Amino acid sequence: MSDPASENSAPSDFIRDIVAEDVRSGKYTNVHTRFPPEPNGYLHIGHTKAICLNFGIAHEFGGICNVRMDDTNPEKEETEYVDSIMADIHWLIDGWAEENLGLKQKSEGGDQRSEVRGQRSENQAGPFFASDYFEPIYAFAVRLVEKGNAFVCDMSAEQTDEYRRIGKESPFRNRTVAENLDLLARMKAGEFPDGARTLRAKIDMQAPNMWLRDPVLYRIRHAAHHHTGDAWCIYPLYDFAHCLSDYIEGITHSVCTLEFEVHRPLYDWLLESLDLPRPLPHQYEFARLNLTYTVMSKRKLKQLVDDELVNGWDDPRLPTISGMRRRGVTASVLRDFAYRIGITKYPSMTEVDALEYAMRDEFNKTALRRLAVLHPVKVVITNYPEGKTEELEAVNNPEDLGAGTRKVPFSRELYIEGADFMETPPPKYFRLRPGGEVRLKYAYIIRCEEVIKDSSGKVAELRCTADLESKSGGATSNRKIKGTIHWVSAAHAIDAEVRLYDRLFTVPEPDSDGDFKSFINPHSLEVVTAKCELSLGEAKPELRYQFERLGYFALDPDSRPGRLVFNRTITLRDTWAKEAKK
RNA sequence: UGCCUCGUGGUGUAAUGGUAGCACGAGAGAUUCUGGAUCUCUUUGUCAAGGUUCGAGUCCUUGCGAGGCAGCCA
Repeated sequence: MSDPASENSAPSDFIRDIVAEDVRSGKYTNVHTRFPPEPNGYLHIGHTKAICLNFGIAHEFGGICNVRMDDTNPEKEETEYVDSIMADIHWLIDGWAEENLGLKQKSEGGDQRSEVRGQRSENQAGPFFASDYFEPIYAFAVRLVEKGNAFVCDMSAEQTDEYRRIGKESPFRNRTVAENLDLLARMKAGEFPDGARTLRAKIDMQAPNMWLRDPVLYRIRHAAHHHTGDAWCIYPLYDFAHCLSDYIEGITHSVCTLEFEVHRPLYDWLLESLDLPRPLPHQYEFARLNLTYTVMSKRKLKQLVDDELVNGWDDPRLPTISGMRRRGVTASVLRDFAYRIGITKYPSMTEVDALEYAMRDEFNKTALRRLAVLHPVKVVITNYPEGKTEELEAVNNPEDLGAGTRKVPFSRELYIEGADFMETPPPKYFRLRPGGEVRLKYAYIIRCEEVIKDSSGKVAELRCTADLESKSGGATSNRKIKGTIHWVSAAHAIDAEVRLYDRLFTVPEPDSDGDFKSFINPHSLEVVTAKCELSLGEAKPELRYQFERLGYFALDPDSRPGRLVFNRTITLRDTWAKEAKK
């Protein structure tokens, strides 16, 4: 497999090239990355790309990747999201890079920077939080003011915007250091209402880069924070908190997505202006993942969840990590996919086929083959004795003979797939038809002798005869028969609820124009009661199953003893569907 | 509009001044007790125009196109 975990296929891209050069030149003695989600939603497959990049770099260069909640906006962040994010990350890196995971130590005290540098220990409690650094970040703000590099501004948000647009300096820009220090302290003490004042960097109101036009560093928000509670009423903004959090944790390579590119000069300016001991972290940007037939923004995903167009954040139709996990996608598939798509600065649109290929590629090698009929049609073998049962041998995985064999029961009455019989088939259809022959996998060749319909004209039962010498291994078993179909013995079948998932949207780019919700695929979920071979009664949630000729399936958490629920993770490639369309 | 970044087959990528390659998709065939898998073959590309060079996808200039930013969001 081309899982990045198998070292001989370590990926290469411009960011890894930079890291390799930095290591070679001795710019850094260690490699330390970070994955900094904001806990305001669930992680999705786009985050998978970032996680695999940051952990991949740490893994390949013998470094650490810290997980840090980027929680500087108390109004949007919740503890529920912290928990889901951590669960998703652990699941994704398990068996691959957990030894590179940097978590916060339990022990308190000591020098914050060295403690926080992410050495592995048994004392690890959980993720880092940017909000854990509010105290040192505030101290840095004071230092910036003392150096004359920041000032307290009394303008409104609207005024600030307007002045930045036209490049005009704030009238409060030249307050004395003493006055700024006093006002900042009083901001922190809660003397002013929300929005009354801000702390701003003093850079250059004429700068062509807007982010250098005296950007806001702190705002006043009398709001409870999910992690720090009521300890603060001023909160640092992303630009101020992020570079300092990176610095505090000893991050070397701070990798983020393209939209932060224009922020990089500010990132560098802040660290430089604080005159910090070297080495400093550096920021690099790559293009986020876009996938066809889905939406990726947290806002849109949340809308689908809130409007109940899907069943929660872990709905298997969603591109969330939890949704894909529930659907049956494995972490190794996601990692493999992340490796295949590469890392560039070009904002590309990846076809979902690449993801589906990664699934089929892995499941073909690992999934146990089973017989299950999704849309059953009754078949009676008229020349097969009533009451007789044979145990036929079936291979568990032709791609992995080590997976062994199993017995499947055969008897006079069977179910076959509705789609495997047609009264008046199109050309090149080589399944069952009136008077035609087909092979039952692992069993006999049968001929359809009679079609029995119900009052509505629907096929109710097929009466067939079997070539009793044609059993697999038998005298006439080598006869050339074009079609082989799957089946289940009616008397031995067990029922299962099977959820057949399809793409959530009908168009490749649902959020390109118009309302993305109008493109929702009305057939994205079909629930059927399937007839399954007996051995599926012992299905295990950690295993993947190929229902032969149909697709790959995984047990849903809704399963209970005696009540099986399967999700279709992905169909098999279906060249007949393509042919039939012609 | 300003600033930043990016343009390699249908899609995702590689080539670090020296034969434009890989994967996905698409098409054709072989094989098959899964119309799966496997195997073989085919198709299509350096945004444009100049320049530097023995030689340019790569370096320079200009143009065109696309994306991002212009929150007291991240």
